[in-house]
Amino acid sequence: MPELPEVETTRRGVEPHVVGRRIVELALHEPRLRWPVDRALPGRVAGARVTRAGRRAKYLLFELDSGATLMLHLGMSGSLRVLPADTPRRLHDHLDLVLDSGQALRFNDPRRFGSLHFLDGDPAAHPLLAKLAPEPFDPAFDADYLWRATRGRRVAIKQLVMNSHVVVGVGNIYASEALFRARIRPRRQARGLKRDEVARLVESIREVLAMAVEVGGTTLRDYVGADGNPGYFRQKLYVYERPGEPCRVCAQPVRHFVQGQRSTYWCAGCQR
DNA sequence: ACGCCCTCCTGTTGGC
DNA sequence: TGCCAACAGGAGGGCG
Repeated sequence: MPELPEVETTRRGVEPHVVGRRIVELALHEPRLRWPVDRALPGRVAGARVTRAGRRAKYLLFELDSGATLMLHLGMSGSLRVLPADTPRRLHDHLDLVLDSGQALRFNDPRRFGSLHFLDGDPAAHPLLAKLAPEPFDPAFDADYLWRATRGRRVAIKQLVMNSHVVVGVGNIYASEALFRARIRPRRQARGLKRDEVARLVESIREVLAMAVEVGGTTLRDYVGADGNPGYFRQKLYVYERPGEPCRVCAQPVRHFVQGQRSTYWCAGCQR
């Protein structure tokens, strides 16, 4: 999926087109997403004005003047584009948020792992959001915090940083990339990390996510931003999806293995 | 609480 | 060429 940089790029891309606009209609073509979309949802949002386009973890949050919030997750293969509302639908276009500007936010998601929820009341109280860890750019996510979060944990550090109860927004690409930058082997037990390694990892996570946001995220297959353009961070990846290719730092071949049913990439020369 | 495994779904790729 | 297994950016849920 879209990880934090891709979701944030999408948020920034749609924001100027959606904030201040009234929702003419939510056309739901395919309610069978990660969770079945409430059939009554379109009726609840029609006519409302969008006051804010926010993000929490990998969820997009469209706040409405009714006080409610429309929550969209892009899943593994989803994208959200701004298009003229009369643009012909393509395969896997599941919903259109039609705006009074004549444009629409169109959600496309081949694998249908995305989701759409209507939140009445405080979004932070929703079960899917309530237990989420701090954002990586939140000052609360610092070396002290990750130090405490790693103590006593036998799980591999790569799996730990992908755990949304530890920190949000870090998915499979950026977990490998952050560990490379922090010079830490992905299979290390979290509890075995030294204090300075934990501090490096916090900085690496922040750095790699920030750099990816700057260039519109990473496009491997499906992902495009709100304008339909891919993200360009793929060119900056050190290890992800580069098995056997020379490490950009030490020239040793990049290694690959499967960890918790997810591909992990790393460099034996650079990472300890 | 923790760690591991499975699941949802479609599309693409690589091996035989 | 066809067939089939493996794998793909997420993450909730169930189990021991």
